[in-house]
Parts: sequence; structure tokens; C-alpha cells
Amino acid sequence: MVNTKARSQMLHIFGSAASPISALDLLKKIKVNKTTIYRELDFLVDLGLVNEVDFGDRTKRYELKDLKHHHHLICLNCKKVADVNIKESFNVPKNFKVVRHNLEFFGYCQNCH
Amino acid sequence: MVNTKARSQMLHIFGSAASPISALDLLKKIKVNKTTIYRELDFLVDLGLVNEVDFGDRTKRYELKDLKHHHHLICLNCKKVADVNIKESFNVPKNFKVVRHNLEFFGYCQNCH
DNA sequence: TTGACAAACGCAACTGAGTTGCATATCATA
DNA sequence: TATGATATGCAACTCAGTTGCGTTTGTCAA
Repeated sequence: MVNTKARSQMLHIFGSAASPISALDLLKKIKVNKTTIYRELDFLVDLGLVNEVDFGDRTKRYELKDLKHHHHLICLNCKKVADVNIKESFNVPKNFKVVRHNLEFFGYCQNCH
Repeated sequence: MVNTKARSQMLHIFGSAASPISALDLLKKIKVNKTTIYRELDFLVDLGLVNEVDFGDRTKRYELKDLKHHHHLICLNCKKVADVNIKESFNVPKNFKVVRHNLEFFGYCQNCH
């Protein structure tokens, strides 16, 4: 793997991002073709460096694969995203091999109650 | 609310569906304009009769709002969807008012291991 | 140093799901 | 029957993402 310009810029943006980032967010910040962005995102996901995050609005978002597993609180009003560590205890049938799961909470943050 | 042709057909399809259904699934089965399908889906969601379900593939799916809260096991290979009732215990911060949440498991079913 | 192959990149056209604006049809009820 | 609300159709559009294909850049062996 070469550390191309696009790649290092993207990783830098991911590194300093407060919340998951969409392809078009990246496109606004990096002077590069959108096809390149999408290809690079696929690449980074395959590599296991970034995670795809789903906010249910048909826009994929990405964040650096972090050490601590966490989920998101998404405010339906101001759209602000906060991380949350939750105690999970799922009982998923053993005959289904879980590769990943989505767990996102939609609601209203303190300011938007 | 009138029980229009489109509406009753849609509800009938929902009633006999094994897994959540997309707008375009409905479109294939009902002779009606796609705008009508989308409008009707919004209407049924507002009414609280059906739930929107998110499988993370930028296609919204819907199912009848059921009595028992459940989630889905989605096979990444054969795309089959199974319901699952899981014991959940989340600790979400009290200052965030949760309206709904997504919890979907992606992995491989027994046949696709 | 050159030649050859792979990785990276750009561009234009396309796809698929969903939305919007606007016109028409149908229903409910006074 | 008139009127307003609800339901429907159609065409054009949007938006995120994809595809095909050609060009550029990097790598490395001969």
C-alpha cells in the first residue's frame, strides 16, 4: 500500500473528525475526483482501517476503526452526533454467525428536547 | 382514513410478508404509481401502522408494527432475513431522549456458513 | 535506464431509490 | 349538486453512489 495524497488526506480528516464522515464531506475538503473518494473508502474498509456507519438516511458514513466499540446518539432535530458506550447484552442464536451489527439511537439531545 | 385500493393491497401484502418489504417490492406486486406507494408508506408510518426498517443498503424497508419488539438477522450471502428477539440492556444517557433505535445483525446464516 | 505491469486517478455517463410540482380523479358530506 | 379533502398519476428531478474506460504515476526486474 502506497500512502497516496488522497489517502493520507482522508486519513488525516478521519483522524481529526468528531463524528462519522460521508463521501461528500470528504469531497468538499479534498481536491480529488469523487470516484477516487469512493474507491479509497472501499479500500480502507477492506483494509479494516475504517468502519462504515449507518445513520439510516441512505448516506454512508465512515469513521476510523476505534479501539473501544461504541454507537451513536443522533439528534433528529439538530443532527448532532454523539458517541455512546453502552452495556450490551444480546442473545443472538448460535447458528447465525454475526459479522457486524448496527446499533444507532435516534432521538433528541439535551438542547432539542 | 379511507380504505383505498392501494392501501388495502399494501396492508394485505404486509400482513402476509415473511420479512420487511421495500417500496419497489410493493410496486412489483401492485398496479399503482410509485409516487402513490411512497406517499402511502409515509402515511402508514405516520399512522403508526408500519415500521421503517433499515438494513444499511440505502433501501428503506417496512413491516407491520408488531406487538413484540424484535430485530433482524440479515445473511450477507443469501440475503435472507430472520427475526430475532434479543434480550437488550442499554445504558443510554438520560439527557438524550431516545425515540427509536436501529439494531440489525449482519452475518451468515446456517446454510451460508 | 528502460520496459512492463500494477496501483491510482479522472471523467462522463449511468443507475436506483426516492422526491417534487402540478394536474386530475374520487370521495364525503353538507 | 357543490365544495373541500383525500387519493392518484405522470414527468422531471435530486442525490448518493457505480461503471466503463482511458490516462497517469509508481515499482521493480532485466
